[in-house]
Amino acid sequence: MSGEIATRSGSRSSKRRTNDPEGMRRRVLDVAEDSFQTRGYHASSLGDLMAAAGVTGGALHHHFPTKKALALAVIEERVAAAVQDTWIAPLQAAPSAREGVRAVFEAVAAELEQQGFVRGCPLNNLAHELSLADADFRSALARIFSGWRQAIADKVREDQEMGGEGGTDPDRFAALTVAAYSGAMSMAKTAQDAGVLRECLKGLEEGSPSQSGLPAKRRRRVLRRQTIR
Amino acid sequence: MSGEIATRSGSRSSKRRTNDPEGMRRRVLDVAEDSFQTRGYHASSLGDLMAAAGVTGGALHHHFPTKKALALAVIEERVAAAVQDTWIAPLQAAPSAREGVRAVFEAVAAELEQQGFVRGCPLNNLAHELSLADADFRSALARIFSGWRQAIADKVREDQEMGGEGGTDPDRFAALTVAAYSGAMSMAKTAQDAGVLRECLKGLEEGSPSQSGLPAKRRRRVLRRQTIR
DNA sequence: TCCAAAACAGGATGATCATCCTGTTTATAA
DNA sequence: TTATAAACAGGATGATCATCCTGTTTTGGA
Repeated sequence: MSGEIATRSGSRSSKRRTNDPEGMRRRVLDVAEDSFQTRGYHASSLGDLMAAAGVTGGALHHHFPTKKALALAVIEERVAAAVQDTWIAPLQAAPSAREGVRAVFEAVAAELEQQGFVRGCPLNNLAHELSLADADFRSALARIFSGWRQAIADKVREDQEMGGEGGTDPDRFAALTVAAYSGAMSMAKTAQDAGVLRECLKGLEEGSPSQSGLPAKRRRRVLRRQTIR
Repeated sequence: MSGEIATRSGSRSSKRRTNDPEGMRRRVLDVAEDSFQTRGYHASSLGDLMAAAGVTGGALHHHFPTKKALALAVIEERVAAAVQDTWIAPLQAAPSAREGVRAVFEAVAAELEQQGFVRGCPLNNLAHELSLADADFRSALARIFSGWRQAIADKVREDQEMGGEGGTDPDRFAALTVAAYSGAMSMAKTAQDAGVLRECLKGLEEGSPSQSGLPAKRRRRVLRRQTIR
C-alpha cells in the first residue's frame, strides 16, 4: 500500500535489459544506507532492500555476496563520506577550528529542525549496533572516528601556527568536540528534538574564552592568562 | 562448547519443581540485559535467552508475553537502575557537581580498563537501536535521559545555593556532561579503549576555571570575572 | 481438603531470512 | 562473428525466529 516500488530507468515493459553495474550498485547502496540508518542493520532484511531498490536477488548477490559485505560498503563509502561532507570539509574551510565547530553544530541543528525528524549521527548509529558484533565492522568504524578526530585536531594545530588557540590541547579539543556532538545527537535522536545540539554547543563555547572576530594576538593574551593555572 | 547452561537452583534430577516467579523473572532479565547490551536487541533471539537463562518457552511467555515487553522491562528496570547507580547516586553524594562528574568519569574509566573490555553505555546502546523502532521504547529511553540530565542540573543548582558555580547554566552544564560522556563511551566502545573518557573529562574541566578544593567565595570571584563578557 | 488461578513445560506453527544455485542475457575482446 | 566473462533473473533451501497453544504442576485461599 504505502511502499513505492522503485522501477528501473526505462519503464518499457519489454524484456530488454540494460546492464548498468555502477548504477545498480549505487541504488543498492542508497537503499541500504537509508534502511541501516533508520531501521538498523539487523532489522533490515535483504528482501526489503531488494524490493525498495527494485533489484533481484541475483543482482544483489553479484555485487554484495553477503549482508556483511553490503554493510561494510555502506560504512566505508557512505558513512565515511557523510562525516567528510558534514564535518571535515566544512571545518577545513572555516576560518578557525572553533568557528568551524560552531558552524557545523548550527548547520546540523538547523537542518534537523527544518526536516522535523532526527535520524541520529550516521557513524554513531552504526557504531553502536555493529562495533561489538564484528571485528571488521569495528575497525572500519574506528577508522572513521579516528579521521574525524584528527581533522579537528589538525585544524586546531593550524590555528596555533597562525598564533591562535595557545592554551588548547588539539587532541583533547577534538575528542571533546566529537564526543559532545555524538552524545548530543544521541539525545536529540531519542528525544526527537535537535535543541540539545544548540545547548551543548553553548556549553562547549562557554568554557573557552576565545571569541570569534578577535585578531590572534588579543586572543592569545587572554588565553595565556587563563592557562597560568 | 563454550556456553554454560544455567541450571536451576537445585541440581537434583528429580521432577520436583519449585515455583519461584520473582527469581525466574530476575534470571530472565539478567540474561536479557546482558544479551541486549552486548549483542543488541534484534540480534538476541529468545531461544538463546531461554537457553542461557535455563528457562522454558512457557515460563518466558508467562512473565513477558512479547519480546518487546521484555525489552521494555530491561529498559525501565535495568537501564534506569544502571544510570541511577553509576551516575545519579554518586553525583548526589559528591561534594559538588563538578567533582561528582569527575569522579564518575574516572571511576568508569578505571573499571573499563580493569576489565579490559568496553561494552558501552547501557542507555546509549539501547537508545541508538530502539529509539526509532518503537514509540514506547523511545519514550522510555527519553525519560531516562531526562532524569539523568535533571539530576546533574539539580546538583549544579544545589552548588549555586551554597554560593558556588556562579556563572554556570545548570541545564547547559548537564546537557554537555551527558553528551560528552555518551559520546566518549561511544568512541571508547568502537575503539575498545577507555582512554578517550579521560581525555574528554580533561577537555570538560579545562574550559572551566573552577578547581576542586577552593572555598566557594574564591571560586565565585573567578567565575564572575569571566562571566562579565 | 478442594478448587481456582498462577506458574511452568514443551512442542507446534507460520512467517521470515540470508544464502545459494541454476539459468539467461548483455557486454567485451579477439 | 564468436568465445568468454560479467551482469542479472528468480526460485530453492535450510535455518531461525517470535508467538501461540495445550497440558501439567504448584500454590494459596476457602
